[in-house]
Amino acid sequence: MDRLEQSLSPADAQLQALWLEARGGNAGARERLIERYQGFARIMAAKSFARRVNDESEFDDYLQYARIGLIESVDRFDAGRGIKFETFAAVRISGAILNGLASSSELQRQLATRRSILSERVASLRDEEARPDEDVFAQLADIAVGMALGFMLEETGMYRDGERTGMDDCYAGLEMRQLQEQVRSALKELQGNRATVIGYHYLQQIPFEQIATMLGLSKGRIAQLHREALGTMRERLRGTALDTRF
DNA sequence: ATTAAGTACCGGATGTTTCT
DNA sequence: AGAAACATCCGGTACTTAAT
Repeated sequence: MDRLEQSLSPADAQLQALWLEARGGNAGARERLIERYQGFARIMAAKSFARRVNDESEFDDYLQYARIGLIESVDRFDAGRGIKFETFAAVRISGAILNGLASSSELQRQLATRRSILSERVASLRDEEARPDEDVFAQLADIAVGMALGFMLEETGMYRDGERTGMDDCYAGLEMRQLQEQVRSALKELQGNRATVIGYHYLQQIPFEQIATMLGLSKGRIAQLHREALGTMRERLRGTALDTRF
């Protein structure tokens, strides 16, 4: 290790240290590595997508499979062998994509699920509303959080379709955009895994199960973190978002 | 004792198959 | 074709366990 470091650039040395930490069982380091190579996974997904032979799967599906391959790669890469991670991961990621596509007879279900994310949000929002013993402001804050997250969700969808323009004017007025800003800043104040869960789920539309894999936690735990995060954001929004709009 | 995380189960929504 | 029964997935929650 010491011998090697002298021939490495500072950035490389830092990366190598990160790998060492991850191998030592440091979950944070592992997560940072996964995060670091998200872009690489996306490129791999794009390559495969460009070579696709049919249109049964959307790019998002390729990306999801690529992410799975990336996680496997991070977990199994042996940094000591002197092979570049990208070289090692490329094989595994394209394998994961092929695997995923092959076993995606449940593809339709997944697509439907993704389509229904928004309605699920609305549904869970209704639950909150129905709770009788919560005070009115908390309920309103719930609605604010839910609506803004919903719009953020739609916005990312629009980015994907490349039709960014127009929609804001129709649906999201100035007030809504302000609200969205407030939600974003509330999002920034979340800490640790809570922020990660909200970011992955709402901004990147990654399902709980996959977030769980990425963070090395259980699905149930992700649900808990999700709920806690929404609660925190609701608290933050109390008295800020409400008086502007409600 | 407190907090983070895991397990097992529930209910809702959707998709699929079977029956009329 | 339409209804009904069944299956599956997903997020949520109550309870338990482990770590500090």
